[in-house]
Amino acid sequence: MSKRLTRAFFSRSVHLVAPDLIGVTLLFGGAGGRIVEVEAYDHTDPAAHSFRGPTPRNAVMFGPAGFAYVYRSYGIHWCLNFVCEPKGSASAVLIRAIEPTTGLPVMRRRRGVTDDRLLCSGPGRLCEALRISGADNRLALDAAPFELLARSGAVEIVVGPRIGLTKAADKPWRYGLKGSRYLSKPFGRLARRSA
DNA sequence: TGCCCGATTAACT
DNA sequence: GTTAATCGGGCAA
Repeated sequence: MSKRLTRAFFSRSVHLVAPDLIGVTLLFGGAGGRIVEVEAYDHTDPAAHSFRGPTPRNAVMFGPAGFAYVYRSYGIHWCLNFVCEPKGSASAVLIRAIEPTTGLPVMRRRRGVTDDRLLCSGPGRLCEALRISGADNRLALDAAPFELLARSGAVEIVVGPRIGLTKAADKPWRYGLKGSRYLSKPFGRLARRSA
């Protein structure tokens, strides 16, 4: 049985938290799986929503660590982020892909696909599979319906540039589980690190 | 108030 | 590889 992540886990720099999330199990309302891909955003980052200061949409990013920031993307999809420290730095980790392990039937139904590799391999897809929406913005990550379980062993992590950005597209702040078949997109030249 | 564009996805050619 | 779908946020006027 894995240990639940506490708020202390998120009360660190986003650049430490992001790679540490790879391999963590994310469940929402009992469905979900293992995190295999994330991206880090901080307030010095022109690509981050928080870059231009607090607004009603991004307010939760300016609050304490350990809460969910959910926003609508391209008017269609929802994207899930975890707010990190230090407080006021307005940094967060975008959860981009998970390997589905729990609640597969309900997730297949919500997504309308049978191929499990398409269930949660993308930020919009995983929110649809877990039924996460704007109503879940500001929820605490250490309480139901969220359940975050620490990884059990070491994992090999690959690093690369973030996906879909026009600003700061060169920053290597995307992290993935090496060799995972559930990434939203493959990584290029594999920079390797252990954790 | 109006305008532009995006931390995406799926369905095309 | 290209493109439509679709709409709220952020900024200029």
